[in-house]
Amino acid sequence: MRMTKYFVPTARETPSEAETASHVLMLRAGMIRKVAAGVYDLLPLGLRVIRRVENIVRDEMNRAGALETLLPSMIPAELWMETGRWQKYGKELLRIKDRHGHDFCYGPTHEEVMTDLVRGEVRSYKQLPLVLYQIQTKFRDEIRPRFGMMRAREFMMKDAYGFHPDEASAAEGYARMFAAYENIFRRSGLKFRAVEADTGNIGGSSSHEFMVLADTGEDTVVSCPDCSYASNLEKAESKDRVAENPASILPLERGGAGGASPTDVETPNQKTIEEVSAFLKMPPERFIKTLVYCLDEGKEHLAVLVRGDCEVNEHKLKTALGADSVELASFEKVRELTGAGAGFVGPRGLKMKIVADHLLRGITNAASGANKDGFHTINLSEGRDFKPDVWIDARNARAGDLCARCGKGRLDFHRGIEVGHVFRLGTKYSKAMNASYLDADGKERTMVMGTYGVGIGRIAAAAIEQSHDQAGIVWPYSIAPFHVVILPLNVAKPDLAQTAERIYSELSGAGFDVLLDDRDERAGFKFNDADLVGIPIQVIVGEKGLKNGEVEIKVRKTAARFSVKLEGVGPKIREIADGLLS
RNA sequence: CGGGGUGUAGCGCAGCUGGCUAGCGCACCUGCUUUGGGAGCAGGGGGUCGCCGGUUCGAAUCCGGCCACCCCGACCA
Repeated sequence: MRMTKYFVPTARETPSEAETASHVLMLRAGMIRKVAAGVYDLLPLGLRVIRRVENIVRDEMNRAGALETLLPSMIPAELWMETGRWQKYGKELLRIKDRHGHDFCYGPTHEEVMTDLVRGEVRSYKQLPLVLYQIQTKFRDEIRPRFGMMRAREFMMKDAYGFHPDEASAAEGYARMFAAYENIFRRSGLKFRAVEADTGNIGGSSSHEFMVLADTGEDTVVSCPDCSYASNLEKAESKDRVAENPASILPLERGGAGGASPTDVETPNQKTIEEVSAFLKMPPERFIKTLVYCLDEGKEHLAVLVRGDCEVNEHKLKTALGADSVELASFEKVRELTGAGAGFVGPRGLKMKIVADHLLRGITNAASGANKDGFHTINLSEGRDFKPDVWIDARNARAGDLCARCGKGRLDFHRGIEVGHVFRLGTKYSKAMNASYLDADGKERTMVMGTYGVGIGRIAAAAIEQSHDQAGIVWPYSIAPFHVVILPLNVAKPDLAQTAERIYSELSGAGFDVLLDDRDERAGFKFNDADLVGIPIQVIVGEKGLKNGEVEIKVRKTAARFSVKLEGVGPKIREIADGLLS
């Protein structure tokens, strides 16, 4: 491709709307343009990257035995009603009416549509297992789209659906997809980690997320340095690190456990744990944090207790309680239910369901709100002064906590970008939609499903987050829009222009994707654009070198430069490319 | 949705405490010179100042409403 015939509107200045590296650089390199919040045009250069990623994904899916399809993006509401997700999915689901007033949604994911297809066509165990996938534009009306392609509302996704005769086959399919995913992210040139994950509103029994490790990631990856445990913070379990040092939770009076009786003490205007902790001179881990939660838009209210030094994990709460949504109750509601303002609520004498975190089991001589403004209660003991109705893991793991699996390692925290997610769905969708088949004994059985997603655009964005410098993008070779860019430094000099043209034909003929910067621009301008756009190999055709029959080859990633005789260009590029691919 | 902020040329910004024909840098067009890290000179094009309404002789500027976008939280590939 010749630059003069191409369309790469690069920009020197950073658009004010962007902050993260991938967003800024995709805009500056002329890959994308915004149309609306979370909705983007893909320009030629951006599309080339997306296609590269798609092809890697497609290749690995096909190798894993999955078959490509293409489903509609507009889905009739009836299908979503069958599984109940029309009600449950919430505002993220973009709903549209057609001219007849029929309800549709723009598909955010396609379990229903694919299951509908399969239930209509598959009757026999002989047709199973079957894994179908598509690469298609999805729409999720995100609460807050941001970071460009990283969290767009409209985005490209590969979604695959496995249909299996039984759990064993489903487990096998899951393992196969898991392996395919590892290949995909490795081939895309990403540093990643597979972690255990919450199943969110897709549902199912277990799942793993594939996280690209990057400081700008929106997720927190928790991992144990001593064993293989790795999880999304949403789901991460940990053991108490305070348990090692029980002195810090000894009773205040240093008397026998639970000996003292509960007493209300005045704590004027001291609401947060930090404030009260400082005021009463008691460490935060001796406090019981009491929060009032509202479930399913007000269907139920309950109190959630965690130790003062912990944070409530709403994902765990939602899963443990089987709720569709959980949110903190409003201040008014808290006062109505407890008689006190937020900050003075405690478990003693509370007239509502109480859910408590395991760490509070058997806690003695703790402090919490007195359900009376301006007062806290001390010397509270679990079992005597309050009795939780349900015990669950309700807290966030913290960096440095002990690993729940091996009990030895101290958990590390990293930021990550979720680029893939695999789920074992069980029969959640197949049962609801009656996707069944006849087994070898002629008995009707429900299919067991899996669902597997890859964010195509996110892979591109994540690659930039992981691989860029001051000057611009540094594409992994496998997903770069072009492999080589040729820079004749002065096209007004016929010998430079002709040499560049010759190299262009030679390399193109050898199977490389080559961009020829034949613009009548100054050298510095071209260098900067080439660095910004991030093409892995630059061939610089300048006057000085050419006098000796040489050109310069620069590797974008390492900034290594080689002076090479004209006839040696092809082999040298091949050598560098092989090095970049391995 | 809650909290904070911004809307002036394609991009980045100034002007905004009421006053002339709305300005600067980059980008763009023409010509000449220049050509190894975003060139110089000369000339030029491009704006319903986010939208609607109000105050005023006069509004980018003051007031009200709306909209869009960005940042911080809940959502997710």
